[in-house]
Amino acid sequence: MGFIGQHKRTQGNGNYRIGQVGQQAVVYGWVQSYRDHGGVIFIDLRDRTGFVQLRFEPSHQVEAHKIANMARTEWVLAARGEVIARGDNINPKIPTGEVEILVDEIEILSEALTPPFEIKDGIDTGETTRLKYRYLDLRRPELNRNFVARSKATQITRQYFCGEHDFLELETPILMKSTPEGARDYLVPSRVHPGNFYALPQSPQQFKQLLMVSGMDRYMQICRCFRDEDLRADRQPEFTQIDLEMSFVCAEDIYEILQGYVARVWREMLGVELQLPLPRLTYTEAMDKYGCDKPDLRFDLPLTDLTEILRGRVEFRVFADVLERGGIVKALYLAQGDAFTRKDLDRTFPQEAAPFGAKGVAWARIGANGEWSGPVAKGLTDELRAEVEAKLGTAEGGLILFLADKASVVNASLGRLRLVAAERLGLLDPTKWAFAWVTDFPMFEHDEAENRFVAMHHPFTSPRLDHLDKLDTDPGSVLAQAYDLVVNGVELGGGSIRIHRSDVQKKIFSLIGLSDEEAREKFGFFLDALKYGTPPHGGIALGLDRMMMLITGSDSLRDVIAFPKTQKATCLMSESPNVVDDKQWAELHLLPRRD
RNA sequence: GGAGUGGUAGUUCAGUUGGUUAGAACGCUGGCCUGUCAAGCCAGAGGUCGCGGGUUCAAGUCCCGUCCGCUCCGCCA
Repeated sequence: MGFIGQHKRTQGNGNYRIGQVGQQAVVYGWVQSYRDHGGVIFIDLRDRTGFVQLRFEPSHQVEAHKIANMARTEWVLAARGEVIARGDNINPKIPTGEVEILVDEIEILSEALTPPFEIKDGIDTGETTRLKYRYLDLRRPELNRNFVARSKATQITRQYFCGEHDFLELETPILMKSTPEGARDYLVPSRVHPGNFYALPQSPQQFKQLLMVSGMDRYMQICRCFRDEDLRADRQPEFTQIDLEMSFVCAEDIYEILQGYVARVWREMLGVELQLPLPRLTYTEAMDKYGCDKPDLRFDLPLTDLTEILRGRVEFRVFADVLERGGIVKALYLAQGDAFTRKDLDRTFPQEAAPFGAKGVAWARIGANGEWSGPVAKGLTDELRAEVEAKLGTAEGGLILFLADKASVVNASLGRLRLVAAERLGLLDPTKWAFAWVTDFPMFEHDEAENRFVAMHHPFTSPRLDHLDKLDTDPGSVLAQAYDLVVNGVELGGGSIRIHRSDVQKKIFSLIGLSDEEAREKFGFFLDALKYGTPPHGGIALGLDRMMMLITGSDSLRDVIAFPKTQKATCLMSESPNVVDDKQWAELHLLPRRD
């Protein structure tokens, strides 16, 4: 029986306090640092709760002192001794700084190679190295605390939904059927069925709806989802959703229960009280006013559409050309115009807008006596200037940014400039939480490449009931019972009231260009199920990873996923994906393609 | 698929107009040191300049290609 069998850990290393002086302590952990003074040796021993200073006195225990002398950074030790006060030598910078453990017995449990980077906060080691040694990076407190928080958040989630609101936590398959709509599937070849593939779930959408048909009433799952699309700082190929579905509900019921949930999470995780109900705005309002369907509402800075004022009346070529071609002109008015330099106008703004297709950013400064300067100044008549001023509410010192292009370019570009300006003006307050529901999304958007309608949310989303008639006459104008929950410019989740009638479901499939045959083949089981007594139902899915990003203040999803992928969807630590041997190819009835 | 940016000791970086033996800090190793906690002092080890090709008397440096990390666009129902 070794040390571990004989001595049970008394508490986490970071929890020792002055009140425990005189008690016996058993500690386990990693060597954070050692300081050998020739006589006395100090070792800071770390675990996930923090670290405590161990003291080794040659006059107290020769053997322990001798062993301590060998220990190095990141070795794993066990030690036993008495908690003693540090007297005059307290360290006010650490929670355990008033005490130390005078060690009677020590055991080396594991030696360690020198790590490629130091295990402490605030390192600037590149991500390549940190991802390769992810298990070491995770030892660092600032990363470690994200996962302690994540565990707490999932616990709150289960308690709220299953413990207090009658949800059942149910599991759905990971190996499922590939569907044509939406993101690219990750495929898994079947050994038993040559040429056939499973798909990993993009989300368990159909299964959770089928659970409603099954009478489960309220479903919750913290589930892994997979999408084979290119990555971003806030997008990983596998990610975790808090997936929910409820029977006999309308959108209001879902808003109600979800805002109760986020209020609970923000209160318990951050001590922040959210004001309920959460504000709402429609998709159209969001696009018009902020150029974006997930606006950051911590600040206002609205966009203003000048198309109607300018149409047919403006001679300024840049605007006139765009308007003739059916484009729009929008403006972003910045009252604090002097916060932005000529370099911003010539360089920063155009560079920020360019990726979204903007060919330029026109501007005008409002000087003394209301005089305009800048490229747009001469392009507008006195009359037009006055109308624009009235619409924007300009004043001396103001700056107007104009963007003229097709609507999608104007909204994306000016929406981006709104954020750039807000950042410059210090309006992105990290302690402020601007939640909102974005509602009334269009049912369809037109896919120009394929020249067809595609479901904007997904094809199981119910149209607004008062728009059912328009499915035949004007599908482009049909609004869906779909909603997103946004926070500070982040899409935290989205959902909808679903179609529970098989005839409506069939109609939607046909509108997005799925023939009856295809619909049968891909979703036949689902259409059949809808015919056996389907309760009206709806749901939502929240991105757990994104929520943790917000709560922990992380810049990247990688900081809240224990073992994340790189931008090329590889794991630098395990080196996946990898080639497999010929036998595996053969078993799966596959041949490598030779081009 | 596209744009940008980076890649030099274990780590973070410097490296001039192409020119001697590629430097610094931290870390690491050894020694000294009984109150440190970013310990201190002394000594030392440590390099495929991402990879491949080219130009040149000479390439970390210039050119071409390529790989990888990150950010963004497209994509992500």
